[in-house]
Amino acid sequence: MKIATFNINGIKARIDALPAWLREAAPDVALLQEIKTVDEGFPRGLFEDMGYNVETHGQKGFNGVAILSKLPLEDVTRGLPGDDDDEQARWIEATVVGTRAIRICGLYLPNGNPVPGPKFDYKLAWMERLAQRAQALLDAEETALMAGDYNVIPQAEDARNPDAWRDDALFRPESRAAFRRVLNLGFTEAFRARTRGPGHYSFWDYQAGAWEKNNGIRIDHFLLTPQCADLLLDCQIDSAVRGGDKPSDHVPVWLELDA
DNA sequence: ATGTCGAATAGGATTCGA
Repeated sequence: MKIATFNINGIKARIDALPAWLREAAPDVALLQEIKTVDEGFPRGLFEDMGYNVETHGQKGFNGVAILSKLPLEDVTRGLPGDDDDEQARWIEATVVGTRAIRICGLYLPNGNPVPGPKFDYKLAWMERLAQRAQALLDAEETALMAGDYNVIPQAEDARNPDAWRDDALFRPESRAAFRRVLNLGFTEAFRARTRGPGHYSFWDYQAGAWEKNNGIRIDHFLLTPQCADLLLDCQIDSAVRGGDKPSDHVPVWLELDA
C-alpha cells in the first residue's frame, strides 16, 4: 500500500497540479494539508472520479486537512482530542481497510511563529496533545501512522542553512524536543529509517529563489507505530514536484507498506 | 531590504498567514 502526505497550500490553487501528481504517483492514500477551504468548497467529485474516497476537515481560508483513499475508509474522526475550544482544522484520522486495517492520522501542525508569543504557545500545547494521542495509539497496539506537515525541522542536517532557522519556531529547541518526545514514545520516523545524511528536503520557500538554490528544509514526516514500522518497505520524497507547473511550496512524501 | 504565494475582503489594493 502506497501512502503519501502532501501540503498542497490551497486546493483551488492546486486544482491542476494535484490531480496531475495523483495520476503519476498513484498513491492508494493521500493525506492532504492546507486545503484552505470549507468542506463544501472541496472539489470532491474531481477525486471521486479518479477512484478516491474523500474525507475532509476544512476551515475557511486557512488550514484544513483531507484524506483521499482508493480503499474504503472507516471510523473517520476530525480534530485532535484534548481541547474542545480549538477551532483550527488540523487533524483527521480514519481506518483504511485493505488486507489489514491501518489507522491513518493526517496532521497540519501549527507553524508557531513568531517566537515568543501566543502562536508559539499554541504550537507547543498542540504538540502536547499530539503526544497524548500518540500514546493512545501505542497503548492500543494499533497498526497506525501519523503523517503530515509537522512544521518541525528535526535536526540541523534537515536544513540547507540551519543557522538561518535558529530563532524560527520550526527549529527552536522547544519544538525539536517536543517532536523527539513523541518519537521517543516508540515511533519510527519512516524517512530516517531508510535514508541517512543531509540534503533531503520537503519544503522550499517561494521567496528568494529557495528552490533554485536548493535552500530547503525537511518538515513533512511519517511517524509509525511499531506494528506499522514492521510493514515499512520504502519511503521517498518526490522533490521534482517542486519544479513543476504552479507548485506548492511543499512536495509529496510517500511510503510503501507491505499491506 | 524577505527576489513569494494564496485567500479574504471587496470590487483593487491591502492584510494576514506562511
